[in-house]
Amino acid sequence: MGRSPCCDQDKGVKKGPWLQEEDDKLTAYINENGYGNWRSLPKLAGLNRCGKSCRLRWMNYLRPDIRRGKFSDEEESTIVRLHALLGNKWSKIACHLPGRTDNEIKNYWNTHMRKKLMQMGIDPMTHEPRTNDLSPILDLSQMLAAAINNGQFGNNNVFNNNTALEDLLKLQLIHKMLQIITPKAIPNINSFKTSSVNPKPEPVVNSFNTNSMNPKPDHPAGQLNSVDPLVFINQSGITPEATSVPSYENVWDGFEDNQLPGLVTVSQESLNTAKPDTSTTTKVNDYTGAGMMPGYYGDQLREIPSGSVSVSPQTTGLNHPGTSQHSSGVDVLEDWEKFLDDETSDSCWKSFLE
DNA sequence: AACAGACACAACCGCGGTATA
DNA sequence: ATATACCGCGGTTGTGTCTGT
Repeated sequence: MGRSPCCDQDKGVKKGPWLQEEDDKLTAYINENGYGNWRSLPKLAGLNRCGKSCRLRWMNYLRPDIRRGKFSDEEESTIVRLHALLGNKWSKIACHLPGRTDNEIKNYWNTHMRKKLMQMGIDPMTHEPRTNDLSPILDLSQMLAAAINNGQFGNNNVFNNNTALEDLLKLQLIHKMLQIITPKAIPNINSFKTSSVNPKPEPVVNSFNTNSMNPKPDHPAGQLNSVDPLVFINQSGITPEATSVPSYENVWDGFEDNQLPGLVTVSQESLNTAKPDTSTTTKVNDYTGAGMMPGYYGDQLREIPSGSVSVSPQTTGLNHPGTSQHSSGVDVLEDWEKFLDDETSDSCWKSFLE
């Protein structure tokens, strides 16, 4: 009854990498006799291998129609699309890529494409934007923004000394860095004052088309993405690699000159309450009002009264974020380096954490 | 030059569905 | 009808190569 034992249970069957001699024997046998019964094939071909190993070797390596070499952009695009549709059904995916084996596609996915999607901020399993990883940063940024906007930073809820002002500037810098790291996730500081909803669109580096025309059938990993990388790839003609790392320059491209994303504006009233040291250059900028481009923020724009004051960076030696000096994120990075080198940074962190 | 870590890929392992004695 | 081998698939591991220190 039943079948005879599987060849896998034979003793002394060779394992490991195939020799050229073994490849030649297997190829010669299959070319002459074809394949059908993998179990009996090794003996007939004169190989000390199990049938399973022979099948794998033939299917994944020796088959004449195997297409080797780098995956093309089109193939990558197809793989992403099919993976979104089918999940880890590598053999199914391989059916749509002539000459590619399921094993090769699987390896390519695990070693290359997963990373690309991760760099794009997309979960390679669900094809959805990754948000879990950002939540701690988001929380931190929101805490920062709330503290700054509520004037809770510094002594007695007002910026009444230079230390508080400098700390505020540093916090702005931290917030700016968080915005650069997570440009879509971190709201502007001002949004906390005006509304729970950030009225200004954040600069978006990878403008995925969320109105994907792709069907959304069942997906083994759960719901499909609202952001389909394949749509982006196809429409832009750009591979994920080309856009995977957000450019710091691009992050800032969405802002006009004198437009100050994330800038805390210290009201004249607050300053009147405070007693600024005259040696501190608390300069009145002319960017306020007109510089904030009314209308860009929509109806929720908080009009900044004339005479509102921005915080000058001059006293700390930093190019402070949120000033018009920042034409690009590169400046912020330079400031960040200075900030990290600043030995007083420790106190800033301590104050904030407290 | 030597070493360690990262990377790429071939091959193995184990499981589930199917075929068959 | 059923026990069991076979086949194919997906996950994992092992090993050679590359790269940075």
